[in-house]
Amino acid sequence: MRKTREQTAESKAKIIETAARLLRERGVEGASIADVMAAAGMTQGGFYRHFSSKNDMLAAATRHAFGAMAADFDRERDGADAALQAYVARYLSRDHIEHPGLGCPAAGFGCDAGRMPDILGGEFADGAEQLVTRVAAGLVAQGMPAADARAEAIRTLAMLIGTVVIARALGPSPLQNEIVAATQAKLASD
Amino acid sequence: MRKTREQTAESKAKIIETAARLLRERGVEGASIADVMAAAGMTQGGFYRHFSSKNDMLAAATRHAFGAMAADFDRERDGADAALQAYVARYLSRDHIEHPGLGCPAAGFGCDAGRMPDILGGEFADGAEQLVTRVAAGLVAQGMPAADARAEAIRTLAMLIGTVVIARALGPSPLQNEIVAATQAKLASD
DNA sequence: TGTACATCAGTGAACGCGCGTTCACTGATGTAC
DNA sequence: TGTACATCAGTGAACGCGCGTTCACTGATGTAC
Repeated sequence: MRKTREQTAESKAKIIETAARLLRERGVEGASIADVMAAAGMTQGGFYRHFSSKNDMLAAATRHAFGAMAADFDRERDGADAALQAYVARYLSRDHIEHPGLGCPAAGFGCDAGRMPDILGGEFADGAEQLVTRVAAGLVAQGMPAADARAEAIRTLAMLIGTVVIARALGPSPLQNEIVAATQAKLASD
Repeated sequence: MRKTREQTAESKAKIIETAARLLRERGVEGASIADVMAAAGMTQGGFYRHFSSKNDMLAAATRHAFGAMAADFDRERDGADAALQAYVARYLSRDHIEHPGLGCPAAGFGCDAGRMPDILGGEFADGAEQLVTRVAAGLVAQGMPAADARAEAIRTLAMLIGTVVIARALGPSPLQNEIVAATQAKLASD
């Protein structure tokens, strides 16, 4: 049953990717080891060949999720301005609100993470820093003075996260539409 | 063992108040029926004299938590402007970030609520509406045109919620301070 | 290069535990007369 | 107002279940010579 080193690395990557999705869809408690392993095509017994504990997996999955968000940002090739506009549009899209699995980790399980800052705080710090830097670069490309960009980037990200958290909690409704539209009106016109 | 009608109502209110606190501190899965009942001074067996299910209790606790937030807002007697300023200051305070138990339900368990919109969506809609109305009144009192106030109130609330969600996920750190300061710089100067 | 053996990724079953929920019971309250 | 009885708030134990974690085992891979 032993696998090659390459296969082992692929297994671990598959588990992390699956965990990152289930974590955003179901939260920390909803992403059980058995569910993650089954969705990754394995049984739960093998889990501890890759991770020392569930918390260890949560940290790796959080890092992966933030990295994927930043990579999405960098995929835009038409400059920082276009990248920011695309990011905002995607963030506030119906697809992102209704399908958290590949979306923003902060909106997906930020509240859960707030209850275990010792486990996930470092990953959230690294991930937030990546996003703040990219959003700030987009704002500068839109003409904002560099001295103001970083604080404005933080406020932009906070507004996006808060908007999606409330929108998901409300579920489909006129108020949900109104809330998303209010944020779109501000951030899509900047 | 039977209690008077008044005592029964007091028991139920005590359970709801306790549940609302534990829910904000520990999230939906962390606020177990046994824990809530014990913290309310009872044993778990009596729970179903007051609620048909845990979800029933979660809805009541969510309603209570939003109601308490709105009541805090209304407690300010120096006008809508002062009430909004006090609300923002309290929302972004270290006390609120570090002690979610009596704080904002959206920041406390909004992510959890997003996974059960059928159960809590209505309560979040009612609660959000109460807060939007109050913040919008504050903005009008600060001189904002009434036509703009409601959308701006939504954005203000979203930014506050997002800021506190990230701040809690980060834990005490320079980046946490920077993020709270960025939002304070915007909302405290309005 | 070939061989013998140690390593270890993954399986499947088991563990103790806490969860939401149910239930028989107690005894004070509320009600019918 | 007094009495007899039904109601029901709360207790404490039990239930089946899923959780994170552990473990004996399998057999292909990696390594030492």
